[in-house]
Amino acid sequence: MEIAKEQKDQHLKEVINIFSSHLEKNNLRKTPERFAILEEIYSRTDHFDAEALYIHMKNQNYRVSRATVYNTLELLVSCDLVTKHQFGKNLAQYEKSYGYKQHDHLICVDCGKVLEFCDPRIQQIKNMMGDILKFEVTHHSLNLYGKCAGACERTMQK
Amino acid sequence: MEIAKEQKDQHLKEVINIFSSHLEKNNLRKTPERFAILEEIYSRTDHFDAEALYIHMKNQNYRVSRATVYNTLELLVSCDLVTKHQFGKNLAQYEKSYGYKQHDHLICVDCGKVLEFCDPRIQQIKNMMGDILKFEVTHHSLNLYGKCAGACERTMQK
DNA sequence: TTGTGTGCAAAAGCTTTGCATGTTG
DNA sequence: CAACATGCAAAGCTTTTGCACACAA
Repeated sequence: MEIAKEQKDQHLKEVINIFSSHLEKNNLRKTPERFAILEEIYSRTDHFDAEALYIHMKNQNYRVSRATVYNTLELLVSCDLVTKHQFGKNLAQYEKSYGYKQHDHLICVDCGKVLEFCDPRIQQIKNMMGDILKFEVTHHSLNLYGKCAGACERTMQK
Repeated sequence: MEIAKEQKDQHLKEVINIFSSHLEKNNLRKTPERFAILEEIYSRTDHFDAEALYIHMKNQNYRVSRATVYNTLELLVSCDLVTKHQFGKNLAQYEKSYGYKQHDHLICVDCGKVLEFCDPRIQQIKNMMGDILKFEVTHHSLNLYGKCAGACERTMQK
């Protein structure tokens, strides 16, 4: 318990340092808002959208604007601390990504549930297709869509 | 030339029949707008968005509304005649899909160019992950993002 | 102090919806 | 002729932008 807590703090510190260096390197300012948003994101589990993040910070009486949330999310994506997804809807979903294994997603079209999985073959495909088609592949997105057997809640997510 | 034309007509006929049966099966009406949109889509190559399709039909003095375009696109997606994509932007892209080999996409983040490729390993991954995670996988989307070497036009697409 | 970052609100862009009218079955 | 589909315009939602003020460097 104690140890888990310490590991978590250590992890957060690393993330903050990475962001901090990234800001320095690009001559961007270290504002409290940017770090507050980063901490909020790393305190979350699973996927979230920009509005949910904004609302949650507002509920904690933290004074931020949507503009800053979007701006900061983009910064975090650009330094690989956050990943942006489009799970088939017109709504960007985000996810913290530092220290987590690369993975892809399986989305239930009925209830919106998102599962994660890893498969090394993706890396092979990226490498091979990059070579063949003369592309420098930087990232990818693999989503499998379907229905989760039985356990599906059938609660449509918006 | 003559033969190619005939093959094309034959292909279009098949597609129209499929759509026609789909409409019958679901007690939906066979309106001229629906078939006009289908034909317009199958006369196109590559990917397009709903607005481009709408504008193009307007330019040909065909009287359609955006509402009908969106409605019909959804119908066509539901009977697998059209595939819907999200290439990282908040703009749905569509593509005709009958009679074309299943493929995935490689997108240039600089110029927006989209290349297609096929890889049988995707099918294996779908099957395996469906089994392991108890999902009935119906479809998928794999996008590789990167930069096209040299040939990239650097013309930002919106 | 200087210019970047922020909050706020308005605007923009894609998609959906409501309603009166038209048309299919 | 009854229900469904359409056109049009307005509304909805997510994201971006403009502007005055605040604050990091």
